[in-house]
Amino acid sequence: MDTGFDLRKHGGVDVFLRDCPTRSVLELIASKWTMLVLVALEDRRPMRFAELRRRLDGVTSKVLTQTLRALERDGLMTRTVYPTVPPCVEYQLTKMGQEVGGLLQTITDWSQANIAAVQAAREEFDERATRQPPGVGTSSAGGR
Amino acid sequence: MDTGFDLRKHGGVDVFLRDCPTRSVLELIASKWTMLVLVALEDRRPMRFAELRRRLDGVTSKVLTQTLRALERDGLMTRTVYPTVPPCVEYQLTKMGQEVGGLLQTITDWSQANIAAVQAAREEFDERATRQPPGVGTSSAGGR
DNA sequence: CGGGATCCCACTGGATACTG
DNA sequence: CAGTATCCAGTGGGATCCCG
Repeated sequence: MDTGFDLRKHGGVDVFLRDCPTRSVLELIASKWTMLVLVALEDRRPMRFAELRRRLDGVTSKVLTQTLRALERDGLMTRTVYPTVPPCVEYQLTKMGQEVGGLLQTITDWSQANIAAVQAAREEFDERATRQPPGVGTSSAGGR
Repeated sequence: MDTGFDLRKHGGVDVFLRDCPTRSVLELIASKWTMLVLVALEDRRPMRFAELRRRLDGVTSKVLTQTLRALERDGLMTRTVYPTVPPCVEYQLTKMGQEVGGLLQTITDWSQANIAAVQAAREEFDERATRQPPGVGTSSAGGR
């Protein structure tokens, strides 16, 4: 979809701007399964459809297909069909895809390393919220 | 929300597993505005609500509030209220938040640097799709 | 200024069944 | 095996108005 945003008329891109196309990349990543697909494919070895579906625990084939199509469309991944029977389709990251995949893996790594602290923060937050319904004592600070 | 997943009963976390709590971190990031908030706050300087709203072009105050609350709950951000009049509220990343923010900034940087290539890939993909409705010639490969 | 309260809808994505 | 086709519920998130 063309949003009518022309790079050359701006001389620069800013992901914070409303109609900047860079936003679309973020929204792609923001899709629930994209990150996992990219990380799963991050080593160069191509993967087949069923293989990916097993790896991404809980994904349905419909949603996986959508995710893969979106990634292919953006040039992050290639889809290769071997006309055998039964069919065999391989997915593999492009160079761009590998770059993004590598960056995203740092996120999943962080997530796995810090999940305990995050959960602790959640529990404390929730408990604090239930004890002090709303009102005073939010987290006020003294004079400024 | 406790999903019933106990870290100690697993001896490890795997973001690919269905009920692994690390998934919740990814889903937080997968929220449309989270990434931008984290990147915007990535330098240590605290920001005020209205300041953030202006920076994140297009966000509504309701959604921004939701996003900020989620980040605070997960311990990535602090919210400090100065009981002045009119009120002044400052948001600032915690150490954890700065870590994630730094990682996410590499994503937005990549996005800004490669958006042209992505757009080109999209146009080619779409054109190819409209010329060959569906059927043969997807991208088949020879023998294996 | 910094939200909370409401209304509401498009779209995501899950479940299920079917096919080349 | 690798999808496509339907159906459908949930909700993310936008618009609008209001309040302390």
